[in-house]
Amino acid sequence: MKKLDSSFKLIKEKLHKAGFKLTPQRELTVEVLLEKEKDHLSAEEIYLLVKAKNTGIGLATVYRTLEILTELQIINKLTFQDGIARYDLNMGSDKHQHHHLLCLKCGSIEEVKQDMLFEIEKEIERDYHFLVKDHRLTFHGICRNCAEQDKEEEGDVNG
Amino acid sequence: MKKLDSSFKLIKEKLHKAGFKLTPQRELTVEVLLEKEKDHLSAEEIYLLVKAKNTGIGLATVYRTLEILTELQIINKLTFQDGIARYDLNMGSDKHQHHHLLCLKCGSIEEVKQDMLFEIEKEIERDYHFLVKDHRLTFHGICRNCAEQDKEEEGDVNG
DNA sequence: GTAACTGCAAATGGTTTGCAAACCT
DNA sequence: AGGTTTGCAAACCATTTGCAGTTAC
Repeated sequence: MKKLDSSFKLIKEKLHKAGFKLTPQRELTVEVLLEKEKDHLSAEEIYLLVKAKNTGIGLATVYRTLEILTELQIINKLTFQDGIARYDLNMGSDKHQHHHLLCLKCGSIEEVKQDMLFEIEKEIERDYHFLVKDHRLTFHGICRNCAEQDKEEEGDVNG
Repeated sequence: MKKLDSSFKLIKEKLHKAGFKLTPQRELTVEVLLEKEKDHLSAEEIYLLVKAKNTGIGLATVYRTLEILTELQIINKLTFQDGIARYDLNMGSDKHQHHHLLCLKCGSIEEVKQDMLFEIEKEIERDYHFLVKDHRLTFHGICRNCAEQDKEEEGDVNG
């Protein structure tokens, strides 16, 4: 809980400094985001999780909170191919976005922490005269789990 | 027009082979996509352009046509951060997606033809046991035009 | 001739907005 | 106390769907 606590404090400070009030709804939303850091939740999912914490909250409030948090760069708003916005804590590196692995079978989203794009960004800046501020990189493919399952199924068919 | 003609023929063949009828609406939609190859049009924009060709067409038909073309991998459906689907001809390389440069000022979308990600994909497959099929890479930043405009404006202020 | 296709209008689903009541500070 | 925030319901907007009439093959 140590790490969560300090992140929590940091985020609350950021909100406060930017002149926003610390309402229970906002605190709970941040809490959920911290608890499910790896899950790339949609607004709806966050809404349900906050509600499950025995507190009433409106979906609109969740959207409004997420908008604020995005503005303050506390979270990133991501849109994968289904067009639904998903949110992603932006702790630590205020710099560039990490990458994502989107499984075409089960829809899971895994994170790739390394950046890997420094060289390519330099190329882009040089060759296209485009000043890179950030990037979004998603690989589409088959995750480890699904690949293993596929193998098992093949086995079933043949055996 | 030579290149467009042959692309057009190729696409019509693909449709035909897959058992789809060649209706005027579909032909015109493909025509628009070929003419505006660089523009990353939305469904609505395609709809308006087809209608402008003096033919009536329904928005639903455009969507349905785009769905078919996406299925047949003739076009790619792309979703940038605004959540609106945009479409992109997939001529030549049925392989991996090229990259995009999205300008944060003017919203323009430029293409990067080179792939640049072979090495990184290999790393991903090795380190994450994730079988990469495709990727989406978008750089967010300031395009050449906007950067130049910014400089001019600075000049105005100071002079 | 007939299954596929079209166009309209209505439905859907994620997101936004208006407004009166409730709440931080 | 006063501006901010909330929650509901209605509005919005891109996209999808149902269905009766039309068309490509």
